[in-house]
Amino acid sequence: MGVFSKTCEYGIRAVLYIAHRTIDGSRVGIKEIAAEIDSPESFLAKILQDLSRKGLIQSMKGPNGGFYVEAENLQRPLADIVTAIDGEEVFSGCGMGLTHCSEKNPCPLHKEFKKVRNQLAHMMNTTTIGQFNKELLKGSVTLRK
Amino acid sequence: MGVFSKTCEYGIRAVLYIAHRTIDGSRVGIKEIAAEIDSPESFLAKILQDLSRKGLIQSMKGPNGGFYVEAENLQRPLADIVTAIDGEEVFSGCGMGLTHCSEKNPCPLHKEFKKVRNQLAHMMNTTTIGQFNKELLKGSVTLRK
DNA sequence: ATATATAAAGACCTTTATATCCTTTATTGG
DNA sequence: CCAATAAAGGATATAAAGGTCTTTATATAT
Ligand code: FES
Ligand code: FES
Repeated sequence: MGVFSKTCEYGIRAVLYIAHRTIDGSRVGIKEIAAEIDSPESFLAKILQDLSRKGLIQSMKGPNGGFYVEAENLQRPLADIVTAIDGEEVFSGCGMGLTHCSEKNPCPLHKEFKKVRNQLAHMMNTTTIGQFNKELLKGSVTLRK
Repeated sequence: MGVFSKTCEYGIRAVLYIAHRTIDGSRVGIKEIAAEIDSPESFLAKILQDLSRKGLIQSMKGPNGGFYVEAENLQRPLADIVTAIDGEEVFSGCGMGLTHCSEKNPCPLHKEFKKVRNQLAHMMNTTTIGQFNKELLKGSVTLRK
C-alpha cells in the first residue's frame, strides 16, 4: 500500500495528463488518457466521472468531446484531488490509528508524525494541477510506468 | 485510508503495548492487549502470530503464557513492524503510483514527494519499540481511542 | 499424569477496493 | 432529423483487506 489509494493515484495522474494535454482548449478522450497514464480504461472512466461531478475537471459528450480542465482549476492544489477521492484522513488522521489525533490525548508517535503529515499536506496544498504542464510537455517528467 | 494499513496500525499499537507492559519479564495475554489498544481480539491474534513468527515479538503458550518483547528487540525500529506487515512500498514507492520511483524517469511529484517519504522513513527508522515505555507507563501518551 | 490456560493454525465470513461490461444520454457534424 | 461519437450511469465481477470462529498444540501447576 502506498500513501494514496490506487484510485487516487490514477486520478492524480489522469488530471495532470488532461491538464497539460488541453491547455490549448482541446479535449482528450478516455482511451488516450488511460493509455498514456497506463491505467485500466473503464476503471479510470469511473474515477473521472466522479472528479467531473465534483468539478475538478470538465467533460463534454459527443464527437470531439472528452475531458479538459478549465483555466481556474489549473490553480487548484493536488490536495483537492486526494481529498475528493481518499478523504482527509491522510492529512489529519493519527499515524497509528487512534480515532482522533489530538494534542490532549496523543499517541506515542504524535509529535513526529504530525510533522511528516503536515509536510505532506503542505506539499499537496502548494502544488497545483497546472504546475507541471511545461515539464510534461517537455517530457522531463512522466506519468506512466 | 491512512498512511499505514489498519493491520499495521494495530500491530504497532500492540507491540508498543506489549513492550511497556513486559519490561519486568512478565507476559501479557491477547485479551488484555486487544482491550487496551482497542482492537478486535481474534484479528489481533493473527497479527501477533505473524509478528511472532517473524521474531519481532516473542510468545509462550500455556498458563502464565502470553506475548512479550525480548530486550534486544526493544532497540528495533518501528519501521521493522511496518515493513513486516505492509512491506516497503510506503518507504520507497512512487507517490502517484508509477511502478518504479526513479531519478531517471521521475513523476512530477518525485522531488518533493521523496522528501516527505524520506522524512517518514527516517522517523520510523530512528524510533524504537522500547522508546516509549516510560511515557506509556506514566500515561502521558495513549494507545487507544 | 491430568486438567487448565494460553497461543498457533486454519477455515471461514464480510466489507471495501479494484475492475469490467453494457445500456443510456448528450453533443456534434452532415 | 440522423448517424456517429463520447461520456454517464448502472449492474456485476474479482481481489484484497479486515474480521470471526473452531480446533490443535504446548506449557504450567497440581
Ligand atoms: S494522536 Fe497519533 S498522530 Fe496525533
Ligand atoms: S517517481 Fe514518483 S515519487 Fe519518485
